[in-house]
Amino acid sequence: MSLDQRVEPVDPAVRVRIAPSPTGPLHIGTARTALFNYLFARRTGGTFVLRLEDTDVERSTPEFEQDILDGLHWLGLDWDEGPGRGAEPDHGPFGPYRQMQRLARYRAISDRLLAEDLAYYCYCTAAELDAERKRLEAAHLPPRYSGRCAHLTAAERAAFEAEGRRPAIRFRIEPGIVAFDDLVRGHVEIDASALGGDLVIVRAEGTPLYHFCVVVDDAAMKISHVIRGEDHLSNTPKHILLFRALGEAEPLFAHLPLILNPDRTKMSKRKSQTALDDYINEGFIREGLLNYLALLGWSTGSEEEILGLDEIAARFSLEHVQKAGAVFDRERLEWLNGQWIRRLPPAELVDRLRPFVQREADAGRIDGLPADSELQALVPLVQERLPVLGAIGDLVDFLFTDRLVLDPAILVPKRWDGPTTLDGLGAAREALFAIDPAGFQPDRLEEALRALAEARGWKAGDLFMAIRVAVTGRTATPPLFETLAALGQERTIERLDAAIAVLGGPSQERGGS
RNA sequence: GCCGCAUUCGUCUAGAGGCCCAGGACACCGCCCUCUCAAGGCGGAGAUCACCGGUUCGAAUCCGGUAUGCGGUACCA
Repeated sequence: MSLDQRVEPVDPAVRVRIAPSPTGPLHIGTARTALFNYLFARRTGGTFVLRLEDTDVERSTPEFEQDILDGLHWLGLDWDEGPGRGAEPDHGPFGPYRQMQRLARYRAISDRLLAEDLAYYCYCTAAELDAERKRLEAAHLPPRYSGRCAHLTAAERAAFEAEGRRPAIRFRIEPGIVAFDDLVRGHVEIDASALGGDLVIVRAEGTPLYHFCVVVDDAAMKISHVIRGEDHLSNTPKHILLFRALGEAEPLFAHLPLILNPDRTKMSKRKSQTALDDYINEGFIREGLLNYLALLGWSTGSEEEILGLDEIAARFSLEHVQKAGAVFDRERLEWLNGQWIRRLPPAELVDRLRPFVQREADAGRIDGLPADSELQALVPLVQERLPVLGAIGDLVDFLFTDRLVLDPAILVPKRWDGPTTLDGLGAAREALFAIDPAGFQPDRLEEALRALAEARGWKAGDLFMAIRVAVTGRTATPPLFETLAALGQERTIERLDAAIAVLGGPSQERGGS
């Protein structure tokens, strides 16, 4: 088996990172970017770093941070270096891994840029900048900072200070073409004059900004490959200019295609379900999610598609990353998720189903919690019927409730009428009642009911459907005889009696005639 | 507006000049299996490879232009 000649060779010097912002719950797009970084690290024998970009103090919260860390861990995308989860300490030689804990470093570097005149203090207020931008837009010119503060004298600065103005720090964007070779998109050139003028790297209030921190940290953490979403492609020249100003080697860049809403715009909370938690709560499992996400914007280059994390890592290559955005297709996710649920060992499936069964109980949809052994016994009946774990309720709730609600409208099979149904259920009741309790097993039940249908000239399917609805309240259920056996003889008889009553039939004494 | 990137079935994709009047998967339709629902099997429909030119004996694949879409353009990340 010859490996693709173009895959990246094993290179322990590879260092990649995922750098989420704790301003919201873990986003499916962040999860995918994390996955691709993780895969690249695994494939090359490199290091996967996690860094929290929490400089947007207004919107960042410890809860979101926790959610992101937990989500990545849940997916199995554990990081070699980065913050610890919960009480765990940070690990790795390049910490701290939260940007708000790295302020001293940003401060030192912005001071240096200031001293080298690669950056300068800007006293413009938000209102002034806004007015300037509006004027340019009105004149159909691209918004760009005028450079008003680019060459202030000491006296001018003192005057602004005297007014009580606090300065932001701007990085000088020098004219010229910035070019780089993106590992996914090839050669890219952007004219620095299109970058909007000198870039604010530190707020007036003193905290550093994203474009600055990302470069300082990627340099400090020796990141070799920046693998991120395409939405950062246009920002890359700013980063490259910053790397150069810092005297640091630029990393290699790889911009991944965006995950899209159905209308082909960038996937957003407004138009799609973006929080990983929401998928977890529906009962998507990590294997399915990982497999699906890996195939969104990447392929093996062959027709293989159902692959586990290790198999994906063994095949991963940036060469096969797609250039165009990919619409998030929930149907395909569900299919893949079902594939992986079917592959789970029974005991494992029971473990994963537990929280979802618990939820049915919490919601009052079932009256008691089935034991593991009971759940395990149901696995053969439900395993291939679960696109998501959350579907377990609809499949088995009727087994664990004492208050079955019967809809008379579906109690009568399509080809039958009321009297026939009544007749059928009554006859079935007698036949099932006659079975020895010890023999209340699928094979025996099927035998008895088929014999009954034959004797009465009914189509077996019609009889079975009448019993199914009477006993489960549903028209779609796991196989009937296994279901009746799981329910037990006594409850089966009770439910048949209840259905007969609903249809207006004679109420029968317990024990029957 | 300006800058950048992209464009193969509805969707995810294979495809690196002849193997392609384009293959697989999801979804859809039909048949089989079948006690329902699933799962599974088999089959079908579905893409003039965005468009126009060029290079070439030959182009989905190379080149140029056009169109459309998306992304970026913050003292957000």
